[in-house]
Amino acid sequence: MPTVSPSANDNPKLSQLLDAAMDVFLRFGFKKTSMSDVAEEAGLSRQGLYFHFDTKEALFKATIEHWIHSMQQETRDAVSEPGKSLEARLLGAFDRSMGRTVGKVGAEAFDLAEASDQLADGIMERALGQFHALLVRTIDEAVASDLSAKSGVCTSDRVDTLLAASMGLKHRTESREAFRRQMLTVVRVVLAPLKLKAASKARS
Amino acid sequence: MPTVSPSANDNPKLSQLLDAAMDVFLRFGFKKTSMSDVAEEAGLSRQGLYFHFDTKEALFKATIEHWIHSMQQETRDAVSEPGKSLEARLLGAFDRSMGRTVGKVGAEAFDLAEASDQLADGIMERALGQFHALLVRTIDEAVASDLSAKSGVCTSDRVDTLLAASMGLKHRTESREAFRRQMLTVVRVVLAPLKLKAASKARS
DNA sequence: ACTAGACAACCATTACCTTTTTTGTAAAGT
DNA sequence: ACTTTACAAAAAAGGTAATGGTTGTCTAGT
Repeated sequence: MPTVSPSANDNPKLSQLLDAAMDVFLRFGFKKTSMSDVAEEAGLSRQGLYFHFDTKEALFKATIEHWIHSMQQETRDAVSEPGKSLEARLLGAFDRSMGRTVGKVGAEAFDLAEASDQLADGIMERALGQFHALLVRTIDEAVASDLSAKSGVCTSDRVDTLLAASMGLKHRTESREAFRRQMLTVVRVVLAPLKLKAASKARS
Repeated sequence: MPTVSPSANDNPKLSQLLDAAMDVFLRFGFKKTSMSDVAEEAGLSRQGLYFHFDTKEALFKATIEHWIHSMQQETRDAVSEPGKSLEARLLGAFDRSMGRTVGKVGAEAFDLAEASDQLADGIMERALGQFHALLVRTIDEAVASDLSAKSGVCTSDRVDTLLAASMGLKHRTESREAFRRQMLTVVRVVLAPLKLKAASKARS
């Protein structure tokens, strides 16, 4: 009767397990991934995996939740990385959210969205909303004045644009490097009319 | 031995036929669309269809080419519509290119990109490149000065962003109306730092 | 410039059966 | 906190054969 780890990433071993599981789920999708596949990738036996999770559904739910939570953690970190420009921090956030899976998603993984919606109850929508809010806050905090203020564009609109473009690029770029490169252009375009508060510039 | 109409949309009847064909291809994809399906949608017999096109491949190729050409015609028209603002003209161009298929694409139509690449020899890439160039020209012609010029953002970068965002929205919007609404935000964000030449504003 | 009917060849779908894989449980060991 | 072996039940995969749909051609008609 394994405790279905309520809060996820306290345990580093469990965290590694769920990272491995996500890799496999991204390659094969939910249906075509077997418990043996995940066990092998994670470097433990199938029964060792069942020790942690009673069912494939429970494993998947925990995997998705851990994936979302670690993504949110990483994007929060990226967004507030000290000594970096707003541009670099936003780029880091997109690289660790949308760019995270570029080149890792297999052709048979089309059922992942459906499965995660069904098994993890709309977690994606919520995460997206929170990501949106985080980006708005981040930009607003860094902006001193908006050279295009009179045009009626608000930060939320800017974030909408960033998100739409990142999703477009996610589908059409073949490598994470290409995604990052093209996303940099997008971020620059969207941030261009903003006058930022005095802060240290990027050095990376 | 039907002449595989070299230049497409001279004939209005043929144009209608190819429009109907595209609707069916978008619903069912290339493989799952039968010649009967197209004939029925176009309102003629299957043999009448064979009178125009020897093979399904030839029909598909002509359909894609006609679709691309009419799209380019419409976008060119939209982009130079007199009396409308740059914003409205760009929005019109995106509505008639990317927005054109929103809500019309069926789940089984995933093979269309592959088929058109294979049978129409990279026509999509070329069309995309030309669309990019058209947008750059359109924006450059309407711009008097760029308030964010010092940021190193050029018009091509702006167009990259518009295209990336339009592709992101294309996948995530359920109606053409929603696409247009969200694309309007994107266009506003991207054009915000531009100071336009004196011209009549939109009234629509 | 088409329609109607018929036709062989081919392709896709279905049904059915057999074999393999996978799930989830359990026991015993380290 | 695992591993290995074992096992029943369920699901998926593989093989095969019949069935139905689709393609492309032909002929005859309007």
